[in-house]
Amino acid sequence: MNPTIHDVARLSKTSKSTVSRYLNGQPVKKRTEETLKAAIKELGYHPNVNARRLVKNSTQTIGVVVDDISNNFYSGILRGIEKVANLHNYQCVYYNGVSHRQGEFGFLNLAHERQVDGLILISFLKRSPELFEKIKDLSMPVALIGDGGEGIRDHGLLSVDVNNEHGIKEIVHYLNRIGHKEIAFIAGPDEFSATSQRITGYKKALKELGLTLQPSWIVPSDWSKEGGYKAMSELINKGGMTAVIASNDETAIGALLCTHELGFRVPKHFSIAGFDDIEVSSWVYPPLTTVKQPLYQIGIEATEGLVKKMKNKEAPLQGRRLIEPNLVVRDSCMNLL
Amino acid sequence: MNPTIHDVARLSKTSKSTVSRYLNGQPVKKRTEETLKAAIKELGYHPNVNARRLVKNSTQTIGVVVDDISNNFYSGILRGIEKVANLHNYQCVYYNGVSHRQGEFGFLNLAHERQVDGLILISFLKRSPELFEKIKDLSMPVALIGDGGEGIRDHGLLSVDVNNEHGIKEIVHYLNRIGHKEIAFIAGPDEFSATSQRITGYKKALKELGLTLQPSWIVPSDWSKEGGYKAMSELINKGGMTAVIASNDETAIGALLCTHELGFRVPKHFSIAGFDDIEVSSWVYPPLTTVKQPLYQIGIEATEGLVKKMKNKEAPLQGRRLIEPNLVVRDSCMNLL
DNA sequence: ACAAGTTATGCAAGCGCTTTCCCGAAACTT
DNA sequence: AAGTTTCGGGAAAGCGCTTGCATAACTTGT
Repeated sequence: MNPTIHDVARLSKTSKSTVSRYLNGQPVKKRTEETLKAAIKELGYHPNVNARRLVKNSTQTIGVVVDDISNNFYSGILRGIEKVANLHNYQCVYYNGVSHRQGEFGFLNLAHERQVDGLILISFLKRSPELFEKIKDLSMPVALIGDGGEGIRDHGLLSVDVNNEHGIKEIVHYLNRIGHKEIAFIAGPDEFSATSQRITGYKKALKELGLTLQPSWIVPSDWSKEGGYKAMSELINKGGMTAVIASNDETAIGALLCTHELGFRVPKHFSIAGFDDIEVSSWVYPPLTTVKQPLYQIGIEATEGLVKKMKNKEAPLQGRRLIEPNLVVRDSCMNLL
Repeated sequence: MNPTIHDVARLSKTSKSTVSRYLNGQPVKKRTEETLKAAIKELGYHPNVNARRLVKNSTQTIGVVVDDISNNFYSGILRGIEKVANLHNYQCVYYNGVSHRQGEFGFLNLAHERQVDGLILISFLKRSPELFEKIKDLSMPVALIGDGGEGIRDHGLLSVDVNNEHGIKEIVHYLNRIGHKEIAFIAGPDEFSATSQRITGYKKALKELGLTLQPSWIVPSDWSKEGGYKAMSELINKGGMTAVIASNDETAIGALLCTHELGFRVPKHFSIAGFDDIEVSSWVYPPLTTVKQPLYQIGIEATEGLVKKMKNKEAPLQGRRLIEPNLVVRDSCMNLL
């Protein structure tokens, strides 16, 4: 059996309370401190986490809900979360399920059965209002990653997302700086909040630059390589553009493929840019100019906010935090000047 | 405050003991069962995990030690582990650190400070004998993923790995079936146990097929794309082979790149095969013929073994388990017949 | 040197559950 | 119907820790 606090007290001829207080950083006499330290070392004592958690009424656990845990895209975020959680002596428990769809609230188990101290919900889909109700009922600190929905402020939650609008703007501006005026856009699926934000960014940037918006140059797609392929072939049929921005890298890679198969060259005939900066973006030919999503950073910030709230229930920090993505210039866009 | 077992007892006019027994599946009278069920429902009662864990003296936690948690290669394994762990109501806590190097035993914290019930060590590097000593001292169920080292059997551990030797044999045989007789091999770095196993598979397969082994056709590399590029250019200089097997997909993709850049075509001038079946293998041109590592399955099996041991300390299951990888034929190898 | 103030320490209760022990009720036996 | 066995349920102890309260041990000021 492992030594208990009682053993330490006996060996050091003090009491359990003193040992406990010493372990929790409360002041003790120099002499007692030394005796205690010696006793703890001799016994190889480590406080029992279960006992401690029982009295403190906390599991030291953060519940993390991910739409699709097998999607590698999320792993950067998860690493960020783990990092901060561990730093503050929390552990994470993952729940793989949809946190957005109507009536899909299986993740509430984490709160009731696992009794987590706080929750991080990751989903880039638009969230239902019902979700916010459920969250409020939990009366537990919750951080949202991805779409914060409308009710962030009203509901007193923390939400972290990437600044999609700004990210796309950066690419458009960059393309324009290197001489492009005819820029098309391959959008993502409607259910994602990022989709409309990125479209907005695209439109606003065109306006800022005084370029005319061709509605037919915004073609919807589905984040997939195949979708990108199809969208690109449509665009090539329409013709007229010198550059194409895809809503994510996978789509961009599909577009790349299509372009090549139709006998065109990138960036000679078409400049193509992506969004996300996934690992393979630098592997394809030509290496993709894209916008890096600071996923790790997003995970970090959400968790830091959550932890602060968990440690101090009165903490005020809330609201929407937008992380700035940054442009990664590689070789898939040609300088026309 | 949340309802406690005491509240349930009072509301149902029974005692804490009865409630507890009912919750733990022990027999109760039909009538009591109904009263209890009703009371539990009415109160929305959920047993407090901390209290339960305290008396059971178990954290219901598995410690998972990964060499490099940011390496996406591991995520399949981790998903398998999480899956089984959750199924059995365990949660995982990750430790990102080297579990192999001399003197690097930071992961022991998991055992002492976090008080995990069991440990899974993931590393494909060769393990030091010292590691096995440390593990034995823990007197805690431990499963190894990757190199099991020598002492598996002596130390009574469970070890799960992929059958590297067999995987490479399969490719060689496949290549031979489609007419290849001159097959070169790009090996991985020495520190990995898989490296020697794969080389062995390569050599044995050649022997089985009566092909002559050209020592200079085994060129060492470092798992990286750049390494693959370099190795391939060496091989092309030497010349004479019709096919090249790379020790992993990333290397194979580097080799692919090199081949193209030197003006050759795959699979026309060289057939190239990989190992792992990472996501991008099907994205490159031509899609890579490779051997799929059943990472998810590896995670599953290791965890199942561990859980069995944790639930029943007397469980005998131990030893080395080898999971069979399987050939994935795509377009990077040409049929010469 | 002594009262008053300050700080360190010990005692005991209690966190919410499981489990042993024992008793009373029900189910069997004859 | 009385005696024997079986079994469900209650009381209480205990898991290892924290913490409020009371007391003991030091400081400090005069």
